[in-house]
Amino acid sequence: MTSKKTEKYQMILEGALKVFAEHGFHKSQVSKIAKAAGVADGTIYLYFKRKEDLLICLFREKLGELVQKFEDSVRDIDDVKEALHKVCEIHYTELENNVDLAHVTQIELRQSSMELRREIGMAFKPYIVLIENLLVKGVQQGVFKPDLDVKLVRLLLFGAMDEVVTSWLISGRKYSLAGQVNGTIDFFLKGIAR
Amino acid sequence: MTSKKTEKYQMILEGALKVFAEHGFHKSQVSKIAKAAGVADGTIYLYFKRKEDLLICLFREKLGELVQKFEDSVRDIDDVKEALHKVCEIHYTELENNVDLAHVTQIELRQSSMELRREIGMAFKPYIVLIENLLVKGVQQGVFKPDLDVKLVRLLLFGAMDEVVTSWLISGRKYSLAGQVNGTIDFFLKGIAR
Amino acid sequence: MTSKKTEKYQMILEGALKVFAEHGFHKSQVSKIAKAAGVADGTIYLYFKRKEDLLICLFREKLGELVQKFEDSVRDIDDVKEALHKVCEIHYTELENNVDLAHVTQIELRQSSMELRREIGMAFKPYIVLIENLLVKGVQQGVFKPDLDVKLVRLLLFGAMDEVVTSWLISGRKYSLAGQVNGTIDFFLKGIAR
Amino acid sequence: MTSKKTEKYQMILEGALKVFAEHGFHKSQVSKIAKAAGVADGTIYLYFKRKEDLLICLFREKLGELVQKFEDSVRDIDDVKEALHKVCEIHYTELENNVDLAHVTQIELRQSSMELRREIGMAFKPYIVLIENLLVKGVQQGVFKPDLDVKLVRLLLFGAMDEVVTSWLISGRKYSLAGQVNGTIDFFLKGIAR
DNA sequence: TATGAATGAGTCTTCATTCAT
DNA sequence: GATGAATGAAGACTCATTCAT
Repeated sequence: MTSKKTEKYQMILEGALKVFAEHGFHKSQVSKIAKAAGVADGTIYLYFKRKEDLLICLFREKLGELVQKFEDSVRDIDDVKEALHKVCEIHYTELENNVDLAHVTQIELRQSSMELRREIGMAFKPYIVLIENLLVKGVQQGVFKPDLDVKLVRLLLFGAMDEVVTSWLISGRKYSLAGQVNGTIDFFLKGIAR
Repeated sequence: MTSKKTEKYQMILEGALKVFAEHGFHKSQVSKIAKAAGVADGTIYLYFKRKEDLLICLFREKLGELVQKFEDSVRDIDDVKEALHKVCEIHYTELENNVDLAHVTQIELRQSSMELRREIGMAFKPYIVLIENLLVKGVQQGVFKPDLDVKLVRLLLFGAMDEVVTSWLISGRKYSLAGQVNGTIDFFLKGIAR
Repeated sequence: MTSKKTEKYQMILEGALKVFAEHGFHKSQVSKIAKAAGVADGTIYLYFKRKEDLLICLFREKLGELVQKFEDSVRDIDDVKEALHKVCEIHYTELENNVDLAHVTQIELRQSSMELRREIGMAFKPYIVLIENLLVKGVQQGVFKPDLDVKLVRLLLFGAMDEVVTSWLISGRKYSLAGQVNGTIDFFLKGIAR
Repeated sequence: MTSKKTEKYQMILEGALKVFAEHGFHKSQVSKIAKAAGVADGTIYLYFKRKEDLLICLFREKLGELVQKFEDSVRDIDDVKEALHKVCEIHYTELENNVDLAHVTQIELRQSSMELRREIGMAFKPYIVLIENLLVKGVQQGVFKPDLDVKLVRLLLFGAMDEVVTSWLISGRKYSLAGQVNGTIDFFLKGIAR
């Protein structure tokens, strides 16, 4: 029962991911998603209240999985620098290996109302918090500057990585995203001043 | 003569800026923009081919002005660190003092097709290049690391600032954006490692 | 099953026939046709791609029925003169008894692009061919002149009848159309010379 | 003064003829006609009340010239058969030599409301009457059947010729229209029966 | 008279959502 | 639960017509 219900639910989300990634949110008709998911149009409304919910849920689901991966990877790493490196590596490789998801997170998710943007901000929160915790831990360990403005720097870190991914995507993915990890982390840790 | 022809054009762009900022691109009816601009619906189509053109032109126009300001400000500053500080300061203060524009650049402009995203990327280019030139200059002066990956770092800088602005906007502008300049630049220059 | 799917299709065509006949193609709003057909505006687009398709399909459907009647009537008549008389009789009586259809065929169908005119020409073809076959048969039987230019005369026959119907319609249908059959056929067969 | 006024008036009608012939009435924007005529959009409204008036006046003007030609040609011909031949010859050759006009009379003029169709019917009247007079004259001379239904036959004649022209036009003018005169007149005079 | 920028009413078409089966 | 035919609100865009210059 539950599994069957979950089954269609997942099929619809997979369909939405494909269609959103290819056409963008506003140009993705519900009927197209239904076809991609192999269900009837109306069926979608048994699992999702509105079209926008598809985006939100897709995002929560996928981001949840990602955050889980981040947490799993970092949990057993005591060295915060190494942990930060791992976070960036996962951030880049996961999206590089899942272009559809990258499209949705970098392009489609932004195509939404202020209201939805707030929703999205909320869902990103755990990831931002994870970064923040790393920063705090680093400060406590004396590895990071003691006067670090963690609230600001967590944004700077996330924004920097985010832009790298978006730029890579828009450029047509002509280079390796994973190849940017070292450069990114080096910048984070040491800045640009000699 | 010229001013008169330009007059309506500007009025329409101003109207579009207001309406886009308040409602977002997709929920902004052309008729609402016309009303805000004080012209008839049809008049808009004498100056712009499609609704989307409003967004593109608005963006080009405003971004052009911004880039001009950046260039003017930086031109006579020899100290690249100071120049970078100035760039960040302008980036934050300009958007803080022009919330409507901030809304459009941070939220609405992203609400567009891949195609338009590419357009936008093109228009951001001069700004990115300006940052890149600063980086190169700094490397040459020996102020920045000699092995700096300027192509990567310019993205990191831009992305970091961009995220700070967006986050400030989404949070409801509860704190001073200009107040983040020092922290941001400090991060850029020195990184986070102790 | 089939009947149900066809049902709405037919209802829409009937609605279109009524509205086109009353207001003409260009002044017939789709919403008015929908109301006349007892369906929602959008429903029309489940069965027809564009408004113009309504005209084309209506025409094909109705003309097809007419041509069928012509063929059925003539099939068992060996005397070509009698057959020609029958054709003219059906031509006049069918349109006299179906004023809405007459409006559409004589007035609205002509209100269309060159492109559509060609479509219409194609659909009239079977009728023109039927007349041509009668002429050929008559020549073979020695009932019609041996040197008859059938390609030309079939047009002359059709054009003559067509004009009579249009004139009758435009005049306000003040006389009997069926009453013109004998005069028409007499003209066809014997000409006007003493 | 008058000549100058007439000059623009004529230029506009010429422009309208060209544009209507090329694009058809409904797809001919007033601005396009203005450009073709070399005047401003508004100028057209100094000479014509509505767009539809362009069609009506164009039609009256051109048809008036044609009817004049018919009358001039027929005036001095006593032999009604010869006169009828002349009428058909002019009908075909004039339109064959003036394809734009042919387009307008055969295609565009029909693209109009019932109301306009009536107008057109009125303007055709002199031509129809001219044919009728020939028929009456022929009957009086004993050249045509004494019991000829002139009201009906004038329609049959006009309709037949009209269809030949339209068919020639739609077919792409692949054969000579003037070459159909003899066949047409033969049909009119002698009918098709052996 | 002539202009052409401005107007704004008018309409086709799309597509998210519903609901009878 | 599942379907998909039906709905109808919504809105971008066109273009005949006007009128200030």
